[in-house]
Amino acid sequence: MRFLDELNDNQRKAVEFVDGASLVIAGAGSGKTRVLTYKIAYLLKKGFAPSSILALTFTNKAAREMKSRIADLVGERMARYLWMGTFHSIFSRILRSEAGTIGFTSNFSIYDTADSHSLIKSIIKGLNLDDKIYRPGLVQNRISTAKNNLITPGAYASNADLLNADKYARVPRMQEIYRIYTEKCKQSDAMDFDDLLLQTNILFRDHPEILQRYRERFNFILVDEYQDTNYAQYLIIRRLSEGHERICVVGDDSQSIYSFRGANIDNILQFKNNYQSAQVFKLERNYRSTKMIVNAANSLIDKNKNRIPKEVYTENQDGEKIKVLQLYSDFEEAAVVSEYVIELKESEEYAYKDIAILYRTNAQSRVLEDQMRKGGISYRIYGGLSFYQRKEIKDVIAYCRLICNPADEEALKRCINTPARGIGETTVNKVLETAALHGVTAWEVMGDILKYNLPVHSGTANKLTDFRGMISTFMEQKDVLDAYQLVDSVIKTTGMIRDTYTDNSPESISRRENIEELVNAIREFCEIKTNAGEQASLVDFLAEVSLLTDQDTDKNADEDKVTLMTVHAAKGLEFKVVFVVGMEEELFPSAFSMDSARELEEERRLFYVAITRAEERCFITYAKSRFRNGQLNFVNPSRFIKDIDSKFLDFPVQQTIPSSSNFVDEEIENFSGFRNAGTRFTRTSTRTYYPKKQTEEKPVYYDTLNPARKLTKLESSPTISSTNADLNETFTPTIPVGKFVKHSMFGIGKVLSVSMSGANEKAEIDFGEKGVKTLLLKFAKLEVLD
DNA sequence: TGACCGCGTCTTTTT
DNA sequence: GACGCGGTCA
Repeated sequence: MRFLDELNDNQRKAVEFVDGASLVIAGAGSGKTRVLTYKIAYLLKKGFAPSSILALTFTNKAAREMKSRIADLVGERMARYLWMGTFHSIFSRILRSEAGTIGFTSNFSIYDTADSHSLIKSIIKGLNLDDKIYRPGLVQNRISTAKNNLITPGAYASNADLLNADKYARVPRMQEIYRIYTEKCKQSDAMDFDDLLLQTNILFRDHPEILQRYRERFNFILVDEYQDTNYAQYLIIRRLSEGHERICVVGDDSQSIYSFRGANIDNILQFKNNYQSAQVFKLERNYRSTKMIVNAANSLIDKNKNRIPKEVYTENQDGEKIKVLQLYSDFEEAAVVSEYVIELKESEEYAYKDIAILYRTNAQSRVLEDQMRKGGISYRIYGGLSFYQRKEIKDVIAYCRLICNPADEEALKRCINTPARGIGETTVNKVLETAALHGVTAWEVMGDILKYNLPVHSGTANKLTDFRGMISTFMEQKDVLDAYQLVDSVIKTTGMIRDTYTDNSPESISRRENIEELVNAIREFCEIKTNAGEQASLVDFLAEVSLLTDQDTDKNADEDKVTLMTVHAAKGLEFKVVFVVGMEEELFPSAFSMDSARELEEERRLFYVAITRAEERCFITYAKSRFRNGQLNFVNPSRFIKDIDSKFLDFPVQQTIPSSSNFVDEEIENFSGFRNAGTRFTRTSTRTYYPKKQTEEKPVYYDTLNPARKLTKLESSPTISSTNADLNETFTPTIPVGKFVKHSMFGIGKVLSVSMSGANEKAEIDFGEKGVKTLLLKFAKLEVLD
C-alpha cells in the first residue's frame, strides 16, 4: 500500500493498528485528518466492506471533506458506502428506520434550538410560572444537560441530588417542565438535537436485538474529535463496539473546548480505563506552525494540570516571536489590527485570505468590522445568524415540516399566520388549549372544529379550515411532486415570496435572495438524488437540512477575504497569520469561568486552540478599555499572556507590560477602584482615561502630544474636504508637508511630500530607521504632531 | 392585531 | 449595542 509511505512513523503505526481499541492523541497540526482518512483507506484495502465502517465526526463539513479525501485514495465507488457523518445525522438515520419501536414515526421532525426554546417558553407560561425565575434559556440548558447525561424525566424526578439542586436554585418545578417537554415532543412526533442521541441510547438499551444488528453491521468504528464527545455519545459508541472493540478514537485533550455543550473531557482522559486493552498512539510532530508558535503554545498549555502528557514539536522554521500589542481601547485595537492587515497585504507576502482575526465573543466583531470596512479590507464574518436560522428560511422549512408531519406543533405555530392570514395569537392559543384538553394534536382539532367545540367565530373557523385545506393539498402533492416542485408550490401558493416583491427595501431583497438560495439548494438536492437514481422526497430533504448549519455552507472559500470568527468557530482551521484580539481578564478568560479551575483550564485550552491556528505569524492584542454592554470598562491584560514563556513573545510598541510580577500598571489600578465602586463610564462621558505612554521613541514628540487627538481621522480633518481635493488641481494637503506625524506601526516620521493618486491622497513619509514609506492617507491612520 | 417605546438582559454554540 | 419583552395606543 503505497500511500502509507506518505505517513510518518507514528502516523503509520496508528493507521496500521486494527486489532482492537486505540486512542490517537493528535496534537495540533499533527495530521489528524490524514491519519483518519488513511486509516479508513487502509481498512478498505484490508478487506473491510465500506458499509461495515462507521466514522463519526462533529460537523457535516468534516465528514464531507474526509469522504472526498478517501475517495481520492480508494475511489468514489467505495467511499460512497461508508457510514460517515455526524453523530446526529447517522443516528437520526438509524432512528428513522427504527422509529416505530420507540413510539415515533419515520417522518419525525427535528426541533432546532429555537423550536425547543419556544416550546419550553410556552410550557412555562402554561404552568403559570414566572419566566424571570424559570428563564427558558436556563431551563433549556438544564434539560439539555440532563439528556446529554442520559437522565430521562423519570430518572430526573427520582434523583434527589438534582431535585435538591433545583430546590436550592429556586426552580423546584424543573422536573415537571422537563416531563411535559418530553411529552409534548413525543406528541408532536419531534425530537430535539439531544434526543437524537438520547433516543438512540434508549433504543439500544431497550432493544438488545436491534443493538445486536448494528453491532454486527459496524465492524469498525472511528470517532473524530473524541475530546468533545458527551456521555450520550460515549455510551452509544461503547455499546456498538462491545464485543469486537474495533474502535479508533482520535482527538486532542488540549483542544477540548465544548464542555458548555455537555462535552466531557474525561471521555478522552479515561479512554484507557474504559477500554482496558487500548493502545495509545501519540502524534506529536506539528506540520503546521513555526517553532516559535508551537513552543509558545506548548508553554501555555503546560500550565494546565489535567492533561495527557505530550511533547508537540516541529521541524518547521523558527519563525518570528508572537507580537503582543497593547492598545488604549477596543476601537484602537480594531484600527491597529486593520492597519497591520493592510501592511501584511501590501507586503505581498500574504493575501487577505491568509489572515484570520479571532475573538472570544461574537460581540467583539462589530468594531473590527467597522475598521475593516473603513480600511477597504474585504472580510468575511462567520457566526451570527446562520442561514438556516433566518426567519424567512425557517418559515419555508416550517411549511415543509408541517406537510411531512402535521403533528409538528412548533411548525404549525410558525406558519399558521405567516404570511398574515388573520389567525391571531388568541385563536392559536384556543386551538392549542382545545387540543391539549382532548389529548389530540392541533391539526386534528382544526380538522373538526365542531366536534372539539372550538370556541371561535365562524369567520375564524373558516380561516382555520382554509389553512388546513391548503396544507392538506400540499400533503397530497407530496407523493407526486419532488421536493423542489413542492417547495416551489408552497412558496407560490402561500405568497411568501410575493411579499418580497412588493417593496424593494434592503430587508425585503435580502429575504427574497435567501428564499431563492434555499430553493436552489433544494433543486440541487433533487438533482443529486435523481442522478443517483433515488427519490428526492421532501422528507429526505428535511432530514438533511434540519441537521445542516452555516458551517457547512462555506462556499466561495477561495475568495480573498480576511476571516473574522470566534475561537470556537476556528477549531480545525489554519491560517498563515492569526490575530487573537481582546486578550483581557473577564473577556478571555471569560468572567463566567473564573470561579472554577476546570473552566479556567478550558479557557486556556481555547486560547491554545487560537494560537495553534497560526502557521507563520501570530499577534495577540489587548485593550486597556473596552465597551461592553454599552458601557466603558477599564480592563486588565489576560493572565494567559503571562502563561506564555516571555521568550516567545515580542512587545514592540510599549514597554509598559512588566514581564515580572505585576501586570497591572498603577493607573489602571487606581481606576479599578472606580470600577469596583460600581462607577461606569459611558461612551459620552468626558471622563476618559489616557495612560502615560512610554515608548522607545524620542520623548520630545510626546510632550506636545495631545492624547485626546490620538488616531485623528484624516477624512474629518478641518483643513479640506476630500471632494474639494478631487476638484481642485492645486489641493491643500490634509497633512502638512514638513511636519511630524505618528504612525502606529512605523512610529514618528516626517512628511516629505503629499500628492494625489487618482482620487486618493498619498504621502511620502520618512520614518527614519524604518525607512521612507509611501502611504495612502485614507488607509494609514496618522496623527499629526504639533 | 400590529406598530412603537422603554426596560432589563447579556458567553462560547460542531448538531 | 442589540434583542426580546411587556406595556400602550391607534
